[in-house]
Amino acid sequence: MKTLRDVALHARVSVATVSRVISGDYPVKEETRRRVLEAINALDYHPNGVARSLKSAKTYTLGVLVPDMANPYFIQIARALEAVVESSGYHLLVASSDEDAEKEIGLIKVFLEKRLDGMVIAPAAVSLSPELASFLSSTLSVVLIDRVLDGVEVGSVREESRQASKLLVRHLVSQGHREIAMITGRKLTTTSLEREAGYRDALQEAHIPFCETYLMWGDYDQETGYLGGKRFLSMKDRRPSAVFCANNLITLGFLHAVDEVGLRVPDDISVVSFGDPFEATFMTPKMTIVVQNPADVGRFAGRMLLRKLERNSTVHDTEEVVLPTEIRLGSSTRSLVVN
Amino acid sequence: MKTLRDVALHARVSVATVSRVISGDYPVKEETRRRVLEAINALDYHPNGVARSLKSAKTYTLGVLVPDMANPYFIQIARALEAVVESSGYHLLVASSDEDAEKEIGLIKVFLEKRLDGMVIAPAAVSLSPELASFLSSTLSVVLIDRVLDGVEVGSVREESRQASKLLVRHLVSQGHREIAMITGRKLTTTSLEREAGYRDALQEAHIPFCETYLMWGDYDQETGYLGGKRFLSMKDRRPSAVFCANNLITLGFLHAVDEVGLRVPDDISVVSFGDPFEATFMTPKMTIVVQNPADVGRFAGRMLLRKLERNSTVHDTEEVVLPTEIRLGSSTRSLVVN
DNA sequence: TGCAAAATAGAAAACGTTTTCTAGGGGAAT
DNA sequence: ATTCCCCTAGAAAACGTTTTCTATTTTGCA
Repeated sequence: MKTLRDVALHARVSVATVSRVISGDYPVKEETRRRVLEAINALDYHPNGVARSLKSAKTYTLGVLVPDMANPYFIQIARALEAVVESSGYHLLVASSDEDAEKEIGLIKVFLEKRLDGMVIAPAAVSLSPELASFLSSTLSVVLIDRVLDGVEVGSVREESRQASKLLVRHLVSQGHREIAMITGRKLTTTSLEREAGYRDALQEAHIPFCETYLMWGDYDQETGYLGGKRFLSMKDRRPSAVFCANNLITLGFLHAVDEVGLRVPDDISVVSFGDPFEATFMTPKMTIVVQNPADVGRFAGRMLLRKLERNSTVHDTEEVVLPTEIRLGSSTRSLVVN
Repeated sequence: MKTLRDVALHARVSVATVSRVISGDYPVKEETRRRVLEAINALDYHPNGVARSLKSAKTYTLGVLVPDMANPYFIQIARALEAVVESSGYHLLVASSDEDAEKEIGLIKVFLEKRLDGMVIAPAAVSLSPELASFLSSTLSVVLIDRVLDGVEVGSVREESRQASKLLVRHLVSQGHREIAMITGRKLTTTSLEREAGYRDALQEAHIPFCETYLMWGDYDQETGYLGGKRFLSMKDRRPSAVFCANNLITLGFLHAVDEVGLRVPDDISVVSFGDPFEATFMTPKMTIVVQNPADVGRFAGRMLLRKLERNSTVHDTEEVVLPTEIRLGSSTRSLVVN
């Protein structure tokens, strides 16, 4: 691969001159410039970004760390993010921690070693090692999304979860449901806790006693939804009349279980969910859901990150954005109330 | 951010020694090693990967260039790819050309400048500029997926398309359909052409004359499917009885149109499709499709790339892998044959 | 005890840029 | 005609590593 030196030799000028022709922010005589450009073309020269980055201490690359690459929710966040930052010349390195705290730390270190200019993290862990945490908040431009991370004081963007969950469950209550189960993710993640809180809020409001057996913790994946479905649907005596699935993938798994058992939604069981498990909203059954907006999360996070990058000062900018969500009624629940 | 020099100073050794402690492939006295490691910890030192890459001419980063980040098909390819290469210490830079040939060239240049060790490209364009083409085949480890690129002689991995399309349409024919329309992508991409060829093959086999008005070219996206739906469904006199959608997103858009017009699948119109538009196969309507296997494409491409990277010789390895596909019958078509 | 060889560590060059500092040459102003 | 300044371009240092080469100490063996 050719270097500046090769070009310089070919154009019979110094490397400094070639560099200046390329960067363009230094006067070069027209004839010299022409010779240099010609040499660049003749040699098929492509600047070495690595050397550039070393010298300039900028890689123009941002990292995105998500807990699950299989979840369209995070993919959409990444896409929107990319769209926002690309106009400022940044590129995206996407990595997945697979909800594994160890792997997450490893990937953050990789990002650090690659000297990315900034990163967006949807944390898998609840906290980081103190050194890494202080490191992150001081050295690098970081924005957290979806969940927060103890001890990392940086900006964050997420979607309202608790109130939305409450509304969702309240809707079930208003339809006469009282045996309402919930399937959700890890006990420790911000979103899980918030959604559970909303679920409890609604139950309490309706004076329905909370029942341990109706709450299932697992992961934010299809497997969990499927297992939850198997468990709840096989409760002979007290099978719930409705289930609240705390995320899109869980819903998918749950519906799979419903299908397999030979039941139907909403005739045999009502389902409400967080986020649309189907991209295509016209498909059946049309779900009653909390409409999430990953694209907005990505956009906000992207803009926040760009702001931090511009004033590369280590301003302690701890803005916390919580985007509003709303619920959309579908046909996945059945009213038990006799009119 | 700390450097080797800082660590060396703190540990009262030379930078060379610190470097050797870190790399580990050179004998260092136990006591010295201890001092160095302690200094590394004390200073929160993280190696500068940029400098490393400059010196070693390896970035341990691979690029993936897809035409559409919104398409789960490519996302799944990227995921499988990542799983394969991560065990060898590589990371993935994912970029989307948005089916734009200009943008594609720009991104390839970015990959080149970032000195990625290799790249996987699902080409948007049919060919590249000759310089870039020769450059790619000679300098970098490249694997093409899904489509091929004129003049770029490297390995490629894709899925069988023509025969599968033929089988799909043949199935419709066997059910008595004769007015069979097709909605597909760009006229120029490998996959579009192959799928159209398969469509024609089946028609010819059944002695059904090919009809221009039943073939719609567009993009591989929902928009095209939707527009195609509007067009075909509004054909009063000769509305097709079946439609072949050449990709998952087109199908989604088409179904949207069907829904909007107030028709039903398969009662009013039969649909067959390439790739599952719904991740969840138990959803209704269950589509009759060509089952694609993006994960396999990613795995094969990943392994091929790793092989090229290992023997970093510029072996002209032009292996072309074409993975077999099969069709899965669902309930999205209606038989017109009276038993 | 002495000497060769092995073990360990430092100095310095190199990777390919960018940028500062220096210098030559030519035009304008006196 | 002389001086001064501006325009242009080259030399060299720097970014943070790795690695070669060299120097010193330690060890082993006669």
